[in-house]
Amino acid sequence: MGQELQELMTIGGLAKEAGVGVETVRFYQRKGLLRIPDRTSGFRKYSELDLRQIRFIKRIQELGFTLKDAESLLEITFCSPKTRSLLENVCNEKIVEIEKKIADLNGMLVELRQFHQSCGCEATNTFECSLLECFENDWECCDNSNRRNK
Amino acid sequence: MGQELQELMTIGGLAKEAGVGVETVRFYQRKGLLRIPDRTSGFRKYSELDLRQIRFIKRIQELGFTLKDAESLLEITFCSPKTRSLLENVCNEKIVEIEKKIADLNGMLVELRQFHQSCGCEATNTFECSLLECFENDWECCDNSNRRNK
DNA sequence: CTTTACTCTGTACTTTGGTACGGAGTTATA
DNA sequence: TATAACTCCGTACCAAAGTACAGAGTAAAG
Repeated sequence: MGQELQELMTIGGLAKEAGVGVETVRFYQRKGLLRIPDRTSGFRKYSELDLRQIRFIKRIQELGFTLKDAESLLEITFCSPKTRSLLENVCNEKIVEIEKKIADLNGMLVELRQFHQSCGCEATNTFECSLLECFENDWECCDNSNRRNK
Repeated sequence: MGQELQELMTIGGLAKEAGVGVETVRFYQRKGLLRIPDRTSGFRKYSELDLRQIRFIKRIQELGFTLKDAESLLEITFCSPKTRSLLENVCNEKIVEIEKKIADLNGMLVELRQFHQSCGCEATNTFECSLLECFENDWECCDNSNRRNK
């Protein structure tokens, strides 16, 4: 697999290809997320592997992982029977975490829609009501006027 | 509505009731999220309203909003015919934002489950595969052995 | 050979949401 | 009245994930 003729990139080229800033590449290197690159003269020279790795990191980040997570995933490097349970744990934790986030957001949507109906454009009442009261009464402060005798 | 006999809290009492730290209360005040409190002697005196407001902020935060969001909601304070269109905008923006977040998170879940199946505990292959390759092949590097002739 | 564009290093700064600390003043309880 | 417990203020610090900058060196194009 002729890797010898592979053309190496400078940090600027790599950054451009990966869609990140030059400083970000250096930052990842400081953090140990990228290997220490070879240097021709004083300049860092990066290979296709580094590019793939940055893309991996960015994707992993998009999936809601932190750089620390990315690091531990990159440390695994291979999924083999040996590392499988490790990978499984990382995955399961993230899945639970994301499911919880989704549930929370769905709860908020319900509340917001309620609020929108009661206090937003669809409300027909002409009196004022306090947002705090709305919040404390499950966003139903406006319509139930009969509740208002203290 | 006898508000005169209301007992006022010191910052420590308020913090305890609200389940936050004293420093957090001062921080919120600096940020303009709590009104400047009255003072007896040199000490801040807080009312029930401040407590309700902190609870509102914490709830709003739990639901994925920032302090800045909380601030803009608190600025509205009342929903009346006058502020209704304003409120409606805030609501609509938030609803769209949350719907997008949920969609993103669902996308992540799909990918994570795929990854979990291919490389996690449910994978049955015994050979090693590179995580980077998994990633680049939509997490399907392990099972499709026929794709492996370079 | 000069100019422009890039790269090097190290350090400092950014944002968000707080926490911690030092040294002073105050208030409540024994 | 002494002592503990609280409060005051300003400032510094934390993590995460970068971004910016100064002052120097280098490389490639005209």
